[in-house]
Amino acid sequence: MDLPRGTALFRPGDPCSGIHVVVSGHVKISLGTADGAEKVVDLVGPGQTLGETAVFLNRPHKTSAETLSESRVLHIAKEQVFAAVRNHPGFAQRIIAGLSDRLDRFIGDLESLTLHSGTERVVSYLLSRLEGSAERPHAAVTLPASKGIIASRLNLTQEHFSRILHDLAATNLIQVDGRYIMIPDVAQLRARSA
Amino acid sequence: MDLPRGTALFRPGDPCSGIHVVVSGHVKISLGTADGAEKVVDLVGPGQTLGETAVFLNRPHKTSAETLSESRVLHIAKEQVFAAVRNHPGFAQRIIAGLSDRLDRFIGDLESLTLHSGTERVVSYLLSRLEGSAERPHAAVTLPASKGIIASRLNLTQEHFSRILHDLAATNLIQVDGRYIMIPDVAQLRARSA
DNA sequence: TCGGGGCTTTGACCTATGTCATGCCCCGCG
DNA sequence: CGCGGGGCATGACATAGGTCAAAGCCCCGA
Repeated sequence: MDLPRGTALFRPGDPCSGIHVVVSGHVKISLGTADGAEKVVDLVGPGQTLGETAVFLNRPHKTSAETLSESRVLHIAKEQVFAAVRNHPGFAQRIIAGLSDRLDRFIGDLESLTLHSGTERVVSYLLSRLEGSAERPHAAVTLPASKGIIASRLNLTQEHFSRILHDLAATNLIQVDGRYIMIPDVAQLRARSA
Repeated sequence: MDLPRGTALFRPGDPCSGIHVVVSGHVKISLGTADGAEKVVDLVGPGQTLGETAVFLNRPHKTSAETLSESRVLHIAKEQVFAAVRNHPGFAQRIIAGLSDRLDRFIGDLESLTLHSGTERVVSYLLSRLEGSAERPHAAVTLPASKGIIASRLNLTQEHFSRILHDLAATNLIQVDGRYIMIPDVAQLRARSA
């Protein structure tokens, strides 16, 4: 499927029809509360899947998923998924590995959320998505979504995120230009994530 | 294996030898930081498993696991796990369902952590482990570990947890006696978790 | 019977982070 | 061109929850 920006793949409570695989673009997975607050749980990009847990637990979704940009997404019906798991051990292993990885990353989130400060979270987020050559001293990052959404992903308010970026820029650890962030000295920035 | 209280099943960095299944007792899974702080990620009880992700991702553990009371634990070597996944689709499905469930519960944690207050977290924790008859108006809970550990599991300091309990008791929503907590009116308590 | 260590409680105080409100800037649209 | 709205920044202020310190309490072992 080719979907325009802002398309909902599913909403909380929807019965799950199958799993999705993102081919291009980005999809935002979020939790909402009755009173309008929203927390971005994950941003999934090319090559990643979403919606597995609802399939395997045979439960309706508890999160919502929405494209953040024009995206190409594959949809695999649940029956087919089950059949594949049954008949192809390799497929089952891939699924298991995918889930394990997800779980591990969530534990990482939980860790940074509870054990690290806002600044540390931002720094390690930036480091985790470094683009380009591995060991050049300087590097750059392009945020995959608006700052408000990234902030929520990092469990920060937009305002706080903005201030953190400002502070990091003030000490010349980064240079911010819209969604594009330059890191003059990766090692020095890394030191900030203690 | 029958293990005394306080036995470490693994520590961060340990290569993983296989998965564990708790038969009786409780195991604490936690993350630690260099500076001594610790966060309890999960408490696993009878019937639950631990250590799967490290097995399937073929990575060393990033958490530590320690028995909280005398426990009986099964250990299954990784080779056997892999073989079972390959040869028994049913086993693979069980594993997948287990991981999915885990993942879902983590998302729930993340949600309560970011979207709910400390008091709300405590209340829903209590409600989630109600013992005894389903729809009797009053009920009781016995904490599976010391208050300090439960506090960490709920992302609170021990002090804050203590105060919350105190406040709830002050409004007669609960009665605390050591690790035993009486809930005179479940519905009324539930109202507090909004 | 006593003493010590681990829990737990309590109090006083502090700070990271959220909230509210306001204004700017930029870009697409009429 | 000017307008309007989304996204972003900034300031002033509020507060949940953390930190530190000092006791109690309770159980166990000598």
